[in-house]
Amino acid sequence: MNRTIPKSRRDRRAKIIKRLIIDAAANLFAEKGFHRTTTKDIALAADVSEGTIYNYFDNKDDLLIGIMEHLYEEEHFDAQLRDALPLDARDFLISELEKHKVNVAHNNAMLQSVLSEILVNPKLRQRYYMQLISPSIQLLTDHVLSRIESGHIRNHKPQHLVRIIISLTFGLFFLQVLKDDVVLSEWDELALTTANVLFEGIKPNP
Amino acid sequence: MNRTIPKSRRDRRAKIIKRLIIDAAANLFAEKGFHRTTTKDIALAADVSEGTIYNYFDNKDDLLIGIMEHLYEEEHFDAQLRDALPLDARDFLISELEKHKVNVAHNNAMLQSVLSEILVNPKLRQRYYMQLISPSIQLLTDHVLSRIESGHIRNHKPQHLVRIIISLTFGLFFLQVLKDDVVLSEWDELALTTANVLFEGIKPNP
Amino acid sequence: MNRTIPKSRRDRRAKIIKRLIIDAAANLFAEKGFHRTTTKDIALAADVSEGTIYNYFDNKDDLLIGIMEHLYEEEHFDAQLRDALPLDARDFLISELEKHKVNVAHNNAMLQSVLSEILVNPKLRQRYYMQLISPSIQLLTDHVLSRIESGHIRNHKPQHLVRIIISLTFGLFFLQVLKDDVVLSEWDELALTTANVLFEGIKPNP
Amino acid sequence: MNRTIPKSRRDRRAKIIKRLIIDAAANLFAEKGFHRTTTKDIALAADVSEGTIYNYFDNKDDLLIGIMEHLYEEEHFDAQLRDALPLDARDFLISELEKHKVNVAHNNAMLQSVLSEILVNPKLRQRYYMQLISPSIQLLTDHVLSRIESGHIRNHKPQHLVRIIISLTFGLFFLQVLKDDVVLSEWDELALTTANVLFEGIKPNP
DNA sequence: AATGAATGAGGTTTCATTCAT
DNA sequence: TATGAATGAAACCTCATTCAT
Repeated sequence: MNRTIPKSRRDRRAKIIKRLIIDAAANLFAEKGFHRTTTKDIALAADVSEGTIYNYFDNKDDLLIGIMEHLYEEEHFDAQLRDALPLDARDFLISELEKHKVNVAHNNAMLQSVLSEILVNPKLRQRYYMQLISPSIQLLTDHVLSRIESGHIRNHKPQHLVRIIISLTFGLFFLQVLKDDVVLSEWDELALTTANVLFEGIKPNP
Repeated sequence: MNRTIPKSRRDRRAKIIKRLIIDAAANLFAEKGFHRTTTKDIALAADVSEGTIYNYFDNKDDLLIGIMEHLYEEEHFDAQLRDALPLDARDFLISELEKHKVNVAHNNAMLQSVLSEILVNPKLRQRYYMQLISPSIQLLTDHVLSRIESGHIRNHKPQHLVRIIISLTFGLFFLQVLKDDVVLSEWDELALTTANVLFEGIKPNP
Repeated sequence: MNRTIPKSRRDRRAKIIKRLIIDAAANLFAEKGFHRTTTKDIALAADVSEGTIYNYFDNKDDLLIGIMEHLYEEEHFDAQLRDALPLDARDFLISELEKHKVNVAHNNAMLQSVLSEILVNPKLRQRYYMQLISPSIQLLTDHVLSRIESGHIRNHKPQHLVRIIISLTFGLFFLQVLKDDVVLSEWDELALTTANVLFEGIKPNP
Repeated sequence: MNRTIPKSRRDRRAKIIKRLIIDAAANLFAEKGFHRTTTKDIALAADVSEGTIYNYFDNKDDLLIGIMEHLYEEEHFDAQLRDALPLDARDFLISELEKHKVNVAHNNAMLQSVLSEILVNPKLRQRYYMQLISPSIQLLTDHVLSRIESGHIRNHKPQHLVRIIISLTFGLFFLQVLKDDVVLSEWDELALTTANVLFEGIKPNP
């Protein structure tokens, strides 16, 4: 038998197809939701047959997991945060929000489709929290802690500060999905304001 | 004959049943999602027949609209904000977050089920934005503006401040749905931190 | 108790309502068919409640029977034929077709709705044949027979002649329902041709 | 490998199944009517799953269209009429009625089911008229015209003669559906009488 | 490995009929 | 007698999944 194709080539091909399917699925899920998207839709968009999908994923739910894992692989929070340490706190916040923007722009569809299901699918929710949120919180907490220790930021409870930052992130994403005009068109300025507010507060100048 | 009731016995009964169905639906939607909830489930939970549901709602989608409308009716943002004006800015923030907490606790299921669909249903999304978000933004903006003018809070762009507040609100709700430990168990303290951060910033004390 | 309303007044009222319902039903049945017409549709068109329909008819099928019976009551074939005897054969045919036209114009909807169901409802079909077709055939046969005996028409088998006439009648009705242009717009002339053809044949003049 | 079949094994199989479903549907529709026949009934009779029906037809209505199209494909009116030209007028009529008989016997169920719906379904009605009746009328008119010109039949308006013939055809079919004894048991003789009447009229012999 | 026709469970929705008022 | 809300069986149709090719 001809075993000319080395295992790795086949693997690479498989990875490509898997990615094709995931992209197609994520876009459709974001557009019309997980449940309104049929496997036939996905097959069509990914230009494979329905059967092929099942060669790469156990079932439709597994596609969501696949998307989530893809999101996970794209995250390099630790590296990002390490790189950010030299920045001062305000610039850090700005760069955080900028990164968030880029990240979201890149994975918009995936995020949107996953979040929607997470809200109403306890199993997926837990997996998402464990796999993506919890590690992020951990890293961010450490980062914030070290900034507090180094006197860059005030002595608030780090775990609270982290929740505030993450909440802002999710909330802004949500407003963006809702196509809020200000969030869409004045993003950069809004990011600046946000950083300023977080850094200096809204208290009137003395 | 007891003709004390003007004409509305039937009307009142209808309203009760409608509410029964909406409550049942919202709980189930939040629990397992709109699409995993069958009309039979709803009928069972509301203790009516499936047919009866369709005497009160055009179709299953209409139930979501119904839930949204209920959320809308529950909102009395204008009154809330008017009452809040005497408070100073920090107390205002705290009371905002508290109200949010109460409001959410009350309508948790409804909010959760609606938000999930909104993320992937453009039609519902627009309706939600127009009916619930946009008016809230408007009122909050006015409120913030008057506080700026009266010198209670610093001169940031009001429309940006409002987005920040709303984002925080959504984000915290999201973390709560994700059952984040800190958000769940330290809510009051977290609210306080949030208010402090927003008010005074995270900048180290001078 | 006040028994002021004499039995007959009540009866008359009942008859009127029954007729109202039958008319509404027949029109709707003809328009969109028996099965696509809901009892609610009928109630609306007849300006009564759905419940009231069931005070006058056992069930929906019974409405069709009611329509058929109405058609039956409208028929006065015996009298018509008796009156027609003095006419010569050709004029008789013309007057037959004319009467058919009038009759149809009057009961168009009822006929249409009943015929449709008859084609696919064996029970109704038999009833229709027994109650309406069979008697007509009988009377027509007698009539034709007496015309043959009196030498007005040629000695064809009367039962065959009758089938031919009745077939023509049904067929023309069918073409009219199909909105055939010629049948609709040149009816009178067509009737004349038909009578001529039946009377003198299409054989070329000697 | 047997690659004798060009590419159409699948296609042929599809055609067979489609036909299976159409036959099953037509029989059931004729037996109990379109609306009293469930897709489950059809699936059972055609020995396929309900889902399979929807792989071949868009919806239940589409089945009727399918039946109509089948009727249309079976019609070869033009050829029939061309072949009939050499016959003299009376024999032509007889052969027409004979062909009608055969045709009907063959497609009885389909015709019956389609006609029933046509009476109460404007959309289908128009389609039927355009696709089946109108072309037949056209061909028949031409045929009759040429017979008139060649002196085979008398100078009646061809479009009227055609309506008469078609009406007779429909009417006789209708009586047959009604199981009229004479039409069923004396068909051949009835056909002969009809031809004679049409040809020579019922006018008494001179 | 890829395909896509076949499947059938199960979902939403309709609607004839009932019955308390 | 008239009403119309409540019912629930059953219809049509969808779609995730399988499997022979």
